[in-house]
Amino acid sequence: MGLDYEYKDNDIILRQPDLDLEQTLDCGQAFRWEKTDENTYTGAFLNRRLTVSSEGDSLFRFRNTKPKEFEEVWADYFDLHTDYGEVKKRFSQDEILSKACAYAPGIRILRQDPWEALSSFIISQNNNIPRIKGIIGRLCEHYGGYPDLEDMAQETEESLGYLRAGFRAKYLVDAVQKIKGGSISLDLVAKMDIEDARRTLRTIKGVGPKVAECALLFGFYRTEAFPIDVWVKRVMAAWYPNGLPDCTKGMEGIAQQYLFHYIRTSGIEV
DNA sequence: TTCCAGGCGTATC
DNA sequence: GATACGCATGGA
Repeated sequence: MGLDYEYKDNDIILRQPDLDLEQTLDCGQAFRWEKTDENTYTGAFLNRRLTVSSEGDSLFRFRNTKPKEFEEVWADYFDLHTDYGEVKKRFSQDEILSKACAYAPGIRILRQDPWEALSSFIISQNNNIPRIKGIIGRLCEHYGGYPDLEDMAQETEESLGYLRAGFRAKYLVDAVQKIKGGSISLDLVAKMDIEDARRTLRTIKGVGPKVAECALLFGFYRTEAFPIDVWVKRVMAAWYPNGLPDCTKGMEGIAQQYLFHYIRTSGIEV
């Protein structure tokens, strides 16, 4: 799908109707985007920082980036080659999903880094989003950016104490040990069929069904992965006792994000 | 004070 | 395979 953008004053000006910065960057899929100004968010993918602003009428300003970097990094990260208009049209065959899509039509799945997504969702377990952001914020402040596996290789449960991550610290250490030690390759996980990928990730201590699904969806862009947390559990019990509708086939994870955001923030009762 | 949060490991049946 | 319970931390 072609992108509609121009390069102007060192910024990329993008026209994209199916994007809302708050809905996408602050809906619990990524934890280190910060609202730094009116309609403006600052964050990063790997070691590249970005400030992006919404300028109304489906226009966005990606600040201080060039067409090459925009095309090679940010277009992919924001999943701009996927037509979310078509996705929402399909989902809208279902009544509940139709409402969820209408409630937050600017949600997109971010194509995050595998290690960052895996470790972030290890931290997320039995935790709340503000506190998850706090822990990840302290981690990134310590390293001047999100630590890669080389950085993490020197850490122990004790050395990570400043994170105040509680029982999750030892899970991070186990993940690093298994990946650095060679018993798990994230590159191979990316190529595995979904069941093998699930099994492999779940050999890490602290990675169960939910964390594995989140890592696969947000870190490996496996849109068929379907994380079930306490919120989505309520969605399924109340509205989909017989499972998801057929219109979500292959995109269950994307549907999940609309539903998660809808039930968590809209104030509706179930 | 008690409950809860983008769950999971362990014990027990 | 299902179910019960503990777990670090901090905000509501």
